[in-house]
Amino acid sequence: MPSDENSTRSDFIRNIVEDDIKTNKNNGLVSTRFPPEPNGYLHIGHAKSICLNFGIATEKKGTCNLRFDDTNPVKEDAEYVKSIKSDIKWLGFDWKDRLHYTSDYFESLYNYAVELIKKEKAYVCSLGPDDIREYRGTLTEPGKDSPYRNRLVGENLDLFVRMRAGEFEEGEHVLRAKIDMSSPNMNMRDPAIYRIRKAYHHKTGNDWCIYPMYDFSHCLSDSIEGITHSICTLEFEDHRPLYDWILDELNTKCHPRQIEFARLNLSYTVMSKRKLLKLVESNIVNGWDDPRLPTISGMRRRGYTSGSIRNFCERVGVAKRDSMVDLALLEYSIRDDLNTSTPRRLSVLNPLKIIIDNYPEGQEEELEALNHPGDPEMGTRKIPFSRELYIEKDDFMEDPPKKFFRLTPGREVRLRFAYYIKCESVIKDEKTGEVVEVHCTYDPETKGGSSPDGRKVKATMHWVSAAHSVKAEVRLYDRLFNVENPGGDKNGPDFMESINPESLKVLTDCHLEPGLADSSPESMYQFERLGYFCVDSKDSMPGSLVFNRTVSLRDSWAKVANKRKK
RNA sequence: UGGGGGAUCGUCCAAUGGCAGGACUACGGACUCUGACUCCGUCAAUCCAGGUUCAAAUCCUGGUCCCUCAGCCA
Repeated sequence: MPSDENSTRSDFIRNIVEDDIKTNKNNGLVSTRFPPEPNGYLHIGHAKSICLNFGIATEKKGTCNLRFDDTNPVKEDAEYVKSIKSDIKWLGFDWKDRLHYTSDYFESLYNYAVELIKKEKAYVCSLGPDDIREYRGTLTEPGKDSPYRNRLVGENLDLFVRMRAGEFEEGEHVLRAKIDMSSPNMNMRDPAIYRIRKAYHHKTGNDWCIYPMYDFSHCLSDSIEGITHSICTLEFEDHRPLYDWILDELNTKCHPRQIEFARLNLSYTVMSKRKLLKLVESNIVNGWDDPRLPTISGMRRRGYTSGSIRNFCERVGVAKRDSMVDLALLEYSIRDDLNTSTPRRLSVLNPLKIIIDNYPEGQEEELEALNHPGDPEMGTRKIPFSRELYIEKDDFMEDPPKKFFRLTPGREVRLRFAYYIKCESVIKDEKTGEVVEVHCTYDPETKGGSSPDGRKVKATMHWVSAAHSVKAEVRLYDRLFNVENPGGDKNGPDFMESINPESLKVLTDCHLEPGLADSSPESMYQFERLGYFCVDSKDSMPGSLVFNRTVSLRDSWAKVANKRKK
């Protein structure tokens, strides 16, 4: 269970729920539900809804059901049920024995439909899809009554029974609620509530060939389950009158209250199923769990912890206005979590060789390093030191700008947990002029990283011993899009045109401290001065390690350096 | 040109007629064996115009802008 649940959060939905408890509505009980359709993978936007529904339930001593809204067999699949359940569990929520499927209620829903027909509030319409659209009218013009609108109850019943029996083809008939074809709310213009679909259903197989529509099944499923607060996103606001109409017309045991909130939008990514699917199918990314995707499985593979996602959803808040949350908030959430929980390691991503000229050839020693400078309980480890080392390319500059205080000719710096070293000379590639080797001297008196004479150095750098380090592949991820709201401008470029070509950089010549050789999949570390990294759950093998960069450390030097470039 | 919603620091969320507050970002500084973390500080907002009131982000009137609805999808 999430440990961050005790704070007294408040938002307009929690306020409503709290008021209902105070006035003893629903006998003071609270029951919510998370109702995914099993037709795709969960993403961070779903996580917001999950945190809201499960969060409110636990805070208010109520319950939250998991209900698969599986009323459209042509789009749904058991595979999605499996992944959705596993993602919710991983996020840290437990529906206990409250796992439901709308398809569990198909028989009851059918009976409700019959009840509606008997009350002359529903009829079988035999107009084709095009005609129905034609008769519906437009946003500004009222619709026209269907010629089948006044069929007798007996005829409707007969037709509906035969629809269920499979006597008709798809599209021949549809059951419609009889409401008001001139309603300014399009949803109230005699909406279809049952259609014929001769398709295999992942749960009910071929038992049914008619399936209820969302508007009909959702409110009734909520009612059957005794849901008190039915929380959904803004686009269903227009459907609320229909939600209420159906429950009012029918004899149901309770009437849940639908409350709508604004879905989550995150900058520099996309959230719609359509767009996500296109990225996957066009191989822009490698599957639904690609670490660049905002899917739960992708974020997990990237190294996001469930706690960080929960905290993020909390920080984002809940309201009704459309918003675009800054990716920086997500990054803050994961850094905040990982900072306290991950052990530190030294790894060099872009190696530059260093020779310590006055360190005896063939000699090596073990140095003690803190696993977490802020948390002594995490202990220490030994790391090998020798004459030849690797440091980060970025940590050396032959001709440095003013504020650069890492290694540079003639300057002394500290190697983390090791010695002070001083750059004496460089060796360059004759053709390119690139520095390929840096020669230094070390001060044996500074073992461990401090000097007896108290002299200071400006920089501390990470390093690995060349001979002892293990090689690894490291995947650096960046935002998938180079615009804030890809495809967000109707007159602007398609979202596929805004893809960041540098969203993935694969580094194959990385050198890690030797202890990392047997790290297990999904284990996480901070590579000091670089960022947080996790062992890839799919591609990493002992002997050929693959690390994913979850997020970099904040880097104020990079900011200065970037400004200089501009 | 119909209906339903929404407009508060750059971003997200508060303030339920009574001092516009918090978080993220940005920027400064302190600290530092991670240019990280931490700490301190700075910049920064009530869509517009009227009205009611001792007092308005909040109530009223009139505008403006944004989102959303014409699936036998959810």
